[in-house]
Parts: sequence; structure tokens; C-alpha cells
Amino acid sequence: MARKREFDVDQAVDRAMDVFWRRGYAATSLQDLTSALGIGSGSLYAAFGSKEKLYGLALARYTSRNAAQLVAELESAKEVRPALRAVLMAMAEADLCDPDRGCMTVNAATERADDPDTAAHVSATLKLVESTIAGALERAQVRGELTADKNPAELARLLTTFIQGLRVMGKARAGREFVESAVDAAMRTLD
Amino acid sequence: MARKREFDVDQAVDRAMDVFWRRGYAATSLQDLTSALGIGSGSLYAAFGSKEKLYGLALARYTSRNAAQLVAELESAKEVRPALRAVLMAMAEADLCDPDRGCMTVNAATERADDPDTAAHVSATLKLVESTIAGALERAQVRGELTADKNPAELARLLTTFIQGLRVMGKARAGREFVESAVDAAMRTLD
DNA sequence: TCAATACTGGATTGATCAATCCATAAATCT
DNA sequence: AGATTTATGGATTGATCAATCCAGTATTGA
Repeated sequence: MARKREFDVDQAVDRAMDVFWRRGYAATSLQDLTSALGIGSGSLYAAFGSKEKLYGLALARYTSRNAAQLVAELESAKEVRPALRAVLMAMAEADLCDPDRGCMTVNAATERADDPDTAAHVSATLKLVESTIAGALERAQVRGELTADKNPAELARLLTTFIQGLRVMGKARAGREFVESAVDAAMRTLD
Repeated sequence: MARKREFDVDQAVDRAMDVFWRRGYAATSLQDLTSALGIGSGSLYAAFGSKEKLYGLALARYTSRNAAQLVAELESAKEVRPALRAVLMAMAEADLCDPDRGCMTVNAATERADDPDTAAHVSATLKLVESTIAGALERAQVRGELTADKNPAELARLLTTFIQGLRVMGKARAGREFVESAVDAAMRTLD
């Protein structure tokens, strides 16, 4: 009954994610988006409604790609400690490879905390990270990987906070020596 | 020989700092600035040159107000541990009182890391925080406040990173319970 | 084959952007 | 006082902003 969409919506959200991730929300113009997505503004608005809604989809896409992977890796890990170290180092490595991006969740938290949708999404992501780490540490404790005197819930809050800081340091180009040393120190809190 | 400036430049920078701090760089319009500063755009450009330069002054003002105070408090502290806890809790408290602002250094790092001047300033601030904490921990170790098996340089990197994360969590409205617990866990790394 | 429908992207909209201009006003020097 | 110089702030500039419009096009069911 009607013409088919010529572009791939999923791919378009991926590309929008990349642009917003690098440039932030306010500094990204509609022209930036249409040229990155390879579509006209009419198509963009027909498909996504507004720049804000597209940002929301891009942020959700980022979360499902990254936070979800962190969760999966920690929950499927045989040994919690090396898995946690691997997760931390993977983030540090991501920032070393491409500091222009940093962590989109952190970028969203700092740039768009005043937007209720963004704030809610960021909050949910951080809670997910916290509870995943807490769960992993509880399992570690049961299995004797973590001594009984440790407090998994509290350590999870420390590590969740540390992760956000690690992304800030990465974006600020703190350098490999710094972030690796910081991760070492963070892992030592589990000893 | 010439007319005097009618507004107080220092006060104007303070006000610009507050606006940029809350809204970020890109989302702050010149109209936001002129109305907050109470001056016309002609005066603004005559005094500061451009929006970017005013932002640079505002960021420098923020640093000299905040990072410098952190340095002073840690260096004048009789006991390092309670001073460090006080510094961490003061930051957490600042975000609990006014989460719209967060930490301007973190905001600058995430929004404007691509600007060389901003990046350099942020980097210098973070190095100052790191070396101040490292120095304080070294003194603590000499005085027996910190056991000899600890590595002050590494702990300083952990704590510097933790601080940035704490500000992100604060801006994301993680709540008092969360940040206090995280600070407790962070302080425990010194035990 | 022909309506009906939805997608296309470039043109257009009115608002807003950072920055400059400029007539006026105040301050200092001779 | 008169000349010179700088500050003032509102008007103006041309660019750019997000969003809408629309003529043209592809797709489908009848």
C-alpha cells in the first residue's frame, strides 16, 4: 500500500549513536545527523520524530551494546576477579584507543542530566552496573574468591563509581600508565 | 583619558562560571550570558573577546576556587585520613545540594575534551589533584597513618579516579546512601 | 493499469546563534 | 572647556539552528 523505507533504521540509529557519542547532544546539528545517516531531514523526522527522540534511541542503543555486555561478561564468568579486571581494562583500553568518544553514559549524565528521559535512562544503567557487580561479588564470596569480611554491596558502589571516574580520566587522556595503575589499585580493594 | 568600565570583571567571570557550570558550553547562549552578567554584548566582547575565551576564564575561576581549596585542605591537614574523608564528603554533599551543576572540571572534560585549551586545563587540574593526594598519602605513611605496604602513588590514582566518578554519580542523582557508602569504601582502601 | 499510501531529500520556515557595529555616554588629559 | 579615548547596550549581521513542507517517487492492493 505504500513505499518502503530505503534506509536501514537500525543502522541509522547506530550511526546517530556514533555522532552523538562523539560530539554530544547540543553540539550535534541536524546536518551532522543527516549527512552521517545518509538520509534527508524529511526521512529523519518521519522515522524518529525529533532530534531528542533520536538521541534517546541512540543512548538506549549504546546501553544495550555496552552495559549489557558488561553484565553478560560478569554473569557468565567462571572466576569473578579476572572477569572484573578484564571489564575494567576493556573500558580503559576503549578510551586509550578513542578518547574522543569516552563513555556515552557518562557524557549523557553530565550533559543532559536535566532531561528527565536521559536522567532516568542513565540512572537505570548505573543501577544495573551496580547490581551486576554486587551480584558477582556475592557469588565470589560464596565461592571463597572474596573473604567474608568484605561487603559486596559497598564494594559494588565503590567500583561502579570508580568505573565512571575511569571513563572521565580516559576522556581526559590520563594515559595508559595512569589508568592501568588505577585499575590495579581498584582490584586490590578485593584482596 | 577614557571611560571606566561600569561592571566588575571578576564578578562577571563568577556569573559566567555559574552559567557555564550549570548549562555547559554549547547549550549556553550569548543571551544567557549577557542577561546573567547584566551587560550588553558589546561590553562582553570588549572585555572577554569571545564566548570561548570567557568559558576559559570561567573554567580557570572554577579551578582556582575548588581544586585549589582541595589542595589547601589536604596540605594543611594535621591528620590526612579525616581530611581526605572530609574532602570527599564535601564533594558528595555539593552534588546532593545542587546536582544541576556537578563538577565543572568533569563537565569540561566530557563536553569539551576536543578543545586543546580546555583539555590542557582539565589535564593540569587532574594532575594537581593526583599529586596533592599522593603527597598527602606519603606524609601519612611517614607519620604512620598509612601502613608501609601501601603504595601512595597508586592509591592517589585510584582516589583521583574515584573523585571523578563520585561527581558523575552525584550528577546522576545516585543519592546520599550511595555516595556515602562509596566514600566509606574508598576510605577503606587506606586501611 | 490505476488509485492510494508512505518515503524521499532538498527547499523553506521562523527562530536563534555568535559576533560586529555604532550612536551615545562617561572619564581623563591638556 | 575641549579633545581624545574607551565603555555601553541595543540594533544589526549573516550564518546556522531544528523542524516542516512539498513536489516527486516508489510500492502495494484493487
